[in-house]
Amino acid sequence: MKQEFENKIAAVVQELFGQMVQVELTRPEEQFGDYATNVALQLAKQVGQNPRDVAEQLTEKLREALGDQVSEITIAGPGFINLHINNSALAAALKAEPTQSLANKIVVAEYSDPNPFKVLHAGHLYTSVIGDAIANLVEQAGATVHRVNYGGDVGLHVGKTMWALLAELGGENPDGLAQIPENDRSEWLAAAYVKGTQAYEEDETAKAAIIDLNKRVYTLHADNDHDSPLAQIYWTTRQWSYDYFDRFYARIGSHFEKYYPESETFQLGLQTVREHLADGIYQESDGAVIFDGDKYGLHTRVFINSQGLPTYEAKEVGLSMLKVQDYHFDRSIIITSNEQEQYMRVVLKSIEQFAPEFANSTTHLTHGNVKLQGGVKMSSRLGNFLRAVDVLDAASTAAKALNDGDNEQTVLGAVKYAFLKNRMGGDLIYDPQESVSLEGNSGPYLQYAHARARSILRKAAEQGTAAENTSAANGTAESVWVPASAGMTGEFDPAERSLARKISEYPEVVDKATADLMPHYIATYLYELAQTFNRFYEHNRVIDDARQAMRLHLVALYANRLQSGLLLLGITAPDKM
RNA sequence: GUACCCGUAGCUCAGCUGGAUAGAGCGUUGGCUUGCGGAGCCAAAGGUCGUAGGUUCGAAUCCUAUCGGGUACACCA
Repeated sequence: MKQEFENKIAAVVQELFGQMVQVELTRPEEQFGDYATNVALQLAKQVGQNPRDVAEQLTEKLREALGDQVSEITIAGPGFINLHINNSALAAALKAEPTQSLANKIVVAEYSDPNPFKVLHAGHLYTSVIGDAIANLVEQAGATVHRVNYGGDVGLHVGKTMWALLAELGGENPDGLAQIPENDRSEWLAAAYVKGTQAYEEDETAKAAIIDLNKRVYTLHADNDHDSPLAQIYWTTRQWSYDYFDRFYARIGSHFEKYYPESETFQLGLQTVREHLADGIYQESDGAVIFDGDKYGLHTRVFINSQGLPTYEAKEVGLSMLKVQDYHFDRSIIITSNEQEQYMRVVLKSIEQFAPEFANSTTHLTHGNVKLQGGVKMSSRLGNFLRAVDVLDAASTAAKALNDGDNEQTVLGAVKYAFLKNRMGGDLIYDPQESVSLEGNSGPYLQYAHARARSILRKAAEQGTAAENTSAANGTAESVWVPASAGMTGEFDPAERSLARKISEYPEVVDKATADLMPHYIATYLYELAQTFNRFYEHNRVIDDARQAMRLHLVALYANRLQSGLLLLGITAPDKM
């Protein structure tokens, strides 16, 4: 309907003023109407007339053009045109679904990107939560989404870890691994990485040994060596890391269909970069292979180091080529910390030189760091940083203290919502107490709001007076339908209309969040929706009221939209809490 | 030094493709109350939108400068 109105308004503008304009209807404050446009203000200058006069002329035509769906068109302020839709149009709008704007598109979403042998820190949790939400948005718009993950199982950090592991095991002694209890494995590896990093910086002998081990790990991949003592240690501990990741993703509800290890991308990366030495895209410099980003206002980076080993840059090139081969995608979305922004621009610029279609279809989104309220920036290199489990534990502890219980779904909902309600980009200050609070703008508040609405519907069902299809027990985002029967022809009383108006914004909000890849729009909307409902509910009885049928429909629609929105954010909406 | 990100109420944040009195939550103060889950609702106080210019009929939003915070800048990932 919104789209239809926009097109009709644009046509009227064309007819009256001969101007091509992109009309975007916005949702004004309720007192002004249901939709608003500022075309008259924009047009005023172009046609050399007073904005209110322009609005007058448009309004007159629009009354015919928009037909009987619009009950009233008013001009307000400097020249805004406000549309009031009639109740049956509003009732129809309640059934509108988000646009399938990405139907038949193939999208690859890469995010999370933890490195084997290292610990999962708060940033991984943040990226995973954001990535899931963005992937969900793209998927609901009709795209086939491939959620993939990427991480460094080769590289200097592996050399550092191996060095420390050998020290712990007393040499290349894989049998010693059996001594490490299963529950301690990931911690043990993380500690080895920190120890190796320190040695690398402080001890020249160790540094040389680490550099050598790094090379040997590459060789081990090249030779497909699974038998030598070092190989046994490497493959076993790498698997420990993957097991640890799997447990973590299962806990937070993330699912990846593929994990690209760098060991599988570096050959293609090396090959691709070397191929483009001849055409000058990459160049040799001081024994290394670089891309001269300065030419493009970026900075220069090393892709292959002077020992002939690929750096992260070449591996990223390889990954990019692999994704193209594997998925033939229409669009690729990569989500990382903002520390990688400039680096990624250099890599993408270099790829653009030989594969422009790839660079053009790739979007790199970045987010800031997670900090605890009053906390410190984390650094995985030094070992004093906020781990993913620290965040979850903090939420769990706060939940116990505040709500006398730490239901896992509530804790996850709290953390995810706290991460997703802010526009991504800047750093995020995470306050565990606030996030688990059942009051205010929090995940648990919304989960509770949903449970409460379900409770009303349950009670009505028990009395045999339920609206049709009020349960979304299957928990899918599709279960938002309510038949346009029984009282939904649109005789809303004022309080009902306010609620209906807010509910009807859902598809527009989802469309905008999808178009901009900004899940926080959903979070903001859901909170406003819940507030609107609570205001309605405070003063309007549902069950045993003369208007029960209509109101139950609204409650059902509200609960379904709330649930769908939460699911898009990766947050569960239980029927009871 | 160069580039990018951020600076909105005491705190945490929306609002940013320029538009109607700058909005929430927390906190503070006051009110509603045996309720279909009050984990709610109503109201008040609280803002030179970092600062200074500029563009515009109109700027939190665009441009420039500047201050403050963060990040990245050759063989780490």
